[in-house]
Amino acid sequence: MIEDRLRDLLRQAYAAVMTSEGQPDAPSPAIAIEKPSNPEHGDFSSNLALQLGNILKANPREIAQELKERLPDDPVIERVEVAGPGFINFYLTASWVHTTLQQILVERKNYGRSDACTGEKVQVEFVSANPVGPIHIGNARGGPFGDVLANLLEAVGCQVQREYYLNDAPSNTQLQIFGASVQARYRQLLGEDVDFPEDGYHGDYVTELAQGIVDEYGEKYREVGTDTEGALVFFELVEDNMVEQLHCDCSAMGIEFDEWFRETDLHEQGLVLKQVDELRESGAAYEKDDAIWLRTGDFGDEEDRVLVRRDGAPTYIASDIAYAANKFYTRGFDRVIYVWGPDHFGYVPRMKAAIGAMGVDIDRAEFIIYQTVRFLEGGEPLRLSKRRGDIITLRELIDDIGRDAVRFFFLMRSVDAHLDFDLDLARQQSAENPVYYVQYAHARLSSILREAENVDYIGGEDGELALLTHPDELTLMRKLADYPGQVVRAAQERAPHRLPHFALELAQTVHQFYTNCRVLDSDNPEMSRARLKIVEGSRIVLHNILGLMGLDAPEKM
RNA sequence: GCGCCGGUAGCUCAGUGGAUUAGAGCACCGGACUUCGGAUCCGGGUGUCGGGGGUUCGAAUCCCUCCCGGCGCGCCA
Repeated sequence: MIEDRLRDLLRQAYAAVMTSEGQPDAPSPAIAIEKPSNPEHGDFSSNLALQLGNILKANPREIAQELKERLPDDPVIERVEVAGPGFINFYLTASWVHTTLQQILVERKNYGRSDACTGEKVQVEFVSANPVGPIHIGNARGGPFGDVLANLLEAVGCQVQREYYLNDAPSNTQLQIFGASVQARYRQLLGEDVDFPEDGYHGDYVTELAQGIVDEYGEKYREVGTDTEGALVFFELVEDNMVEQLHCDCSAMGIEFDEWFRETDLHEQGLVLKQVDELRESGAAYEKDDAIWLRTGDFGDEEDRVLVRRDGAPTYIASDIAYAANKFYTRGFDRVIYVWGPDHFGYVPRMKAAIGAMGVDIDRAEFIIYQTVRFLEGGEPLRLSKRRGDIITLRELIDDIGRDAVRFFFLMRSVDAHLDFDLDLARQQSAENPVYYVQYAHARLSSILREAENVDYIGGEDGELALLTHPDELTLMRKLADYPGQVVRAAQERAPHRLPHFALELAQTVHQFYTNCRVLDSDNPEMSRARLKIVEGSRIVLHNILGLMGLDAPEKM
C-alpha cells in the first residue's frame, strides 16, 4: 500500500536526521500516515514532526523541514510541503493511482484481501438464539454483524469458523417454558380448558406446532404430566422442527454456519462435570454451602460464582466453561469472539473470569455486545416480546424489504449504538434504499462493459492509463486505492459498519464519474479504452465490497 | 445503588488526537440529459458536537464531574 511506502520514506528520513544529530540508534516512533480531509493539504500527510516536537522539545516546523530535506527521492512523489504547525504533506503524481488500478485489474477478486492476520485461527460465535421460536427482528442483529465480521477476518488472512451454539440442554428454563407452552396449546386443541403458562410463549407458531403434534399423533400425548418432565417431552417433539427453522432463517439471511454446536453434547460426553472436577483439582473451584463455587472473584469478577447448585445441577456457567474449554483446548482456536445481545452484558465479566480461571489468557476471548434495536412503526416504538407473541419474525422482515436491505440496515450502524429501525421507512424506501444506490452503481458499470462488447472501435487493444487525468477519474481511482486499508481497519476494529459507509462513498464517486466522464465514445476510442479500465476496476471493487457484506452485486436491476 | 452503551443538523447516524469550511443519508426547495441505465448528477446547512472543568501546539475525540436516555446486575438461561 502507498501508505507503507510513504511511511518507509519518512522512516529513512528520520534515521538520516538522527544520524546527523549523532543519535543513529534513536528509536523510531510510530509514523502515522493519514489522508487529509482537505485535499489542499495533499494526498497524504504525516504529523511525525509534531510528535517529535513533543519528544525533543523542539520546533515542529523546523523538524518537519529537516525531514523533508532528507526524504529519499521517489517517482511517486510530485512534491512535499511543510504546512500548518508542522505537518508534512505529500502531493503525489497521478502515476500511483494508475499503478493501483493496474493492480486491481490483475488481482481482481483478491484485491482488498491481505495476510495482515497471518493465519490466526479464529472462531466467531453468533446468533445462538435459543431453539424456542423463529429468529425475530429483536435478536437478528448479531447475524449480519457476525457474518460480516467473519468475512472481514477471512479477508485479512485469518482462518475463520462460524459457529452457532444451541442451548438445547434440558436444564434451560426457556426450553421448559416453551415446552409447557406447546403442551398447553396441544391440550387446548384437544378441547381441554387448561391454563396457559404464566410466562409462556404466545406466538401463533406455538399453536401451529401443537397442531402438528395433533395431526401426527392425535391424543397420544394427552396424559403426559404437566411438570418439567412433561414440558421437556413436548420440547423434544418439536426440537428438530425448531432447529430446522433456525437453519432456514439463517440461510434466508444469507448466513451459513460451519458448525451448529449442541450444549447437550457437552453434557452427554460428561465434559461439564469433568471440567468442574478439573477446576476443583486446580484449586480454581471449591465447595461451600453444599454448592461448588468458581473463584471468578480472583479474575476480575465482582464475586465468586456458583458452578454446581446445591441440588447437584450444574449452572449455565459450568457448561459455558466446558464449551470454552472445547473451543480453546479441544479445537485449538487462537482467538474466540462471542457476539452477544445486550441482555448478556452482565455475563461478560464472569465469563472472562471463568476463562481466566481455567488457565486461558483472557485476551484470546473477545466479547462483543451489540446494543438494542428499536423498531418504529407509525412513529411509535414497538414493544416486542417473544413470550407475548407480538413478534415480527426475521422471515417476515426479509419478505417485506428484501434480504439485502435487511443486512444493510443492520450493518450500517456501529454495534455500540442503539439502532432505530423505522419499518415504515424501510418499506417505503425499498425502491430507493441506500443498498440500491450501491448496487445500482455496480449494475451501471456492468452495463457499460456489456455495451463495450458490442462496439467495433474498442478492438482488443489495451487502454492507456496515462490518459486518465480528469478530476473525477482521479477521485475515483484514489477511492479504489483506499479500499484495502478500509478492509484491514474494519477487521481490526471489529467494525463491519465501515463497509456500508465506504461502499456508499465509493458508489457516489462512481456515479459522479459516470455523469462527467463519457466512457464509450466512437470519436475517441483511445479514451474509451482507458476509461473502460476504470470502469472494470471500479466494478471489481464494488463487487468485492458487496461480497464482503454478503450482498448481491447485480449486473442488471 | 453499582456497571456498560449512547447523547453530533428537523429525523436517523458517521467521524474517537489533527489543520479557525464538523460530514452523510432521509426530508424540504431549486436546477441538469437528443449518445454508455434518471434507482443518476449539481446547488441550497445560523449545529451551545448534552452542560461544566481539565490535559495538549491542537479536543466531538483523552481525563474528571454533573445531567438525560437505553440496558444489565440470579444457586435463570
